[in-house]
Amino acid sequence: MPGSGTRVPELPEVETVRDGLARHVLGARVADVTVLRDYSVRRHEGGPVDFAARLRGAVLVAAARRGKYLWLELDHPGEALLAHLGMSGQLLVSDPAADPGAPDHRHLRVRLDLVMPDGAPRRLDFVDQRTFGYLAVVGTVPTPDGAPGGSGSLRAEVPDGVAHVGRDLLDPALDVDAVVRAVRSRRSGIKRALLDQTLTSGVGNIYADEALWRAQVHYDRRCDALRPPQVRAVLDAARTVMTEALAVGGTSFDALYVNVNGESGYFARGLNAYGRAGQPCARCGAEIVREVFMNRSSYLCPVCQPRPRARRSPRAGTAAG
DNA sequence: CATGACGCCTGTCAGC
DNA sequence: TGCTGACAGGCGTCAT
Repeated sequence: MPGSGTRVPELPEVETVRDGLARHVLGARVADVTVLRDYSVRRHEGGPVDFAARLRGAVLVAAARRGKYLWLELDHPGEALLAHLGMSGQLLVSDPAADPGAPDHRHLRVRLDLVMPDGAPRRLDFVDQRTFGYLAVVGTVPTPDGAPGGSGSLRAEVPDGVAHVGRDLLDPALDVDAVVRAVRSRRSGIKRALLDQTLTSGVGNIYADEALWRAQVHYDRRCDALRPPQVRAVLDAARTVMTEALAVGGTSFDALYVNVNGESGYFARGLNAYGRAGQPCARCGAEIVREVFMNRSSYLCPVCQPRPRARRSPRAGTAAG
């Protein structure tokens, strides 16, 4: 049911958040920091106290993203506030003066009290039910390929710890041919490669299934057995699906409210595969099925996405029969 | 280096 | 009613 269901943020959702932050908190100075849950800053090396100390007084000067990683550059050169939303993270911007009596969100983990350049107070809350997400203040390093790019900043720097993440499919500096080669050098199933954030980033379980459905490729097709045009078609499908979701989900940010859960792109545009077990395939009418792959659900059309012939020896697998 | 399994977390829901 | 286990699942870590 909508409202309580989980909507895991993938690239379009994170980009929508980044865009909202760019429009609502840039130029703000951090007046105060409250860490309500230490675990939510576990990636910050110096611990919660140091996390707050490093942020106090800093000005947020840019909002950038690569894949599902999001960061706010600080006016302290070479430092950034890194955020990953994990499975349930939200960044909520509000005006604390608008409704002083409003109760805090149940899953509030970190609060930043901000002051805008004109002196107006503003609040940035990190809310995260399942706490797979995190915030951290980290240094920035040059991108491995030396090229600018990414979304929201044309700077050639990324936070330390994000350098290993590949450019995403919406990044104009992405070398698609190189990604095709890298994917085809793998022996794993194509879905595993799609989810590998070091090859190309931003694709999660939901958009992976949608891309494979669209490209009519089974999730367990071996990467090194796919022809280059097939790999390219899968990547193109992933880009298309995410672009469409972004177009739909990105329209809900006129309010002073940055929300990854409220009007998520993939729910607004509708899904063709993910979560549709038992329902007819929109293309051929066959029943969509759910299977377990990599310990997570995979939804596919068994007719449009035929299973590859036998793969390697099923040594440790449960030979479900 | 490539590959794949595991655990971290909280909340919901089906089944007993 | 209350307990238990399955499920959701990104990603860092570890073993092979």
